[in-house]
Amino acid sequence: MEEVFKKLKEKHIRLTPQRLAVYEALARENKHLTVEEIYGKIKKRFPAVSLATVYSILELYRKKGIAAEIRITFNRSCFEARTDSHHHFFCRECKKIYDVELRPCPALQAAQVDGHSIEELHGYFYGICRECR
Amino acid sequence: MEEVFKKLKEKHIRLTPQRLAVYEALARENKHLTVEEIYGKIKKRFPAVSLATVYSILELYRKKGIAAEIRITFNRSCFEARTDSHHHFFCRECKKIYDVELRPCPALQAAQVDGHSIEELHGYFYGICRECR
DNA sequence: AAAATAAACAATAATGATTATTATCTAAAA
DNA sequence: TTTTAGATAATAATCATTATTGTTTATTTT
Repeated sequence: MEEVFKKLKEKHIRLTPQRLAVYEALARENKHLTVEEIYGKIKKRFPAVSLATVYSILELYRKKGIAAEIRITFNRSCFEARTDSHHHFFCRECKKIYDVELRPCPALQAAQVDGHSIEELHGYFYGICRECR
Repeated sequence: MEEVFKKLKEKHIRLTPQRLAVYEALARENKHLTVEEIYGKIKKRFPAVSLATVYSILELYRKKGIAAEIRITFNRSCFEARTDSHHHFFCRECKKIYDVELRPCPALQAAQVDGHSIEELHGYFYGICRECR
């Protein structure tokens, strides 16, 4: 938490109430939330907040490495406060997203594949989760 | 090629000129094409074809396991004729998509992770390709 | 502290990919 | 041939995301 604010300060980014609220919404649950969900959570305390603002804050956080965007569902973005690299699982039954730690995932360590230099890796698993089967 | 038609026949799916054209567009290049690109290629021979038709044919093929959809770019779908499981690399510079064969990818073999049963896995790498650096 | 400047925000419109609808046409079945 | 179901074209609708614009708020300068 503290280091996030430090990071923002280093880059001369103002910590406004809206931005704080977005970050808290993400960090409190430590889950994958859609933009709409984040918007919903914030609106309780900041009725005047705009959806476009939430988008722009999330985009700012993404660029600064404070939040990560995942696209495991094809039709909308989710964001999470975790920034360390890991994979995800999507349950086709209950639609829940799980974090997946792939212990020895060679791809996560690798600096390149086929001569291409890797900056980022998204691993999306699809199936039925342990709760649903 | 032949086996694709067999597969369609088994499931009582008519092989229309439009459907044939979509399949050929995908198979000829063996690349990842956007819906728009496929539409463009087909339109030369079938000026009357509709974009909505291309969408519906691709959706049909996806469901039948004849084509695969990937969402490596966040804002639009790509389709490919390859149906065996493999990963992809997206070059942020030239925007090209490469196939990636991850020789020993434990995730591709695994039947489950954390107790969740896996039906499908998408691995998306992002970075700069060997041509661009 | 007041004025000037820059950044953040809200409201809203615009964009663009995808999906739904409906009428027409084609092909298979009776 | 008639009937029926499926496929297609044309087009409208949807919906997530992005762009725009005017206003407000905070920072910097004087």
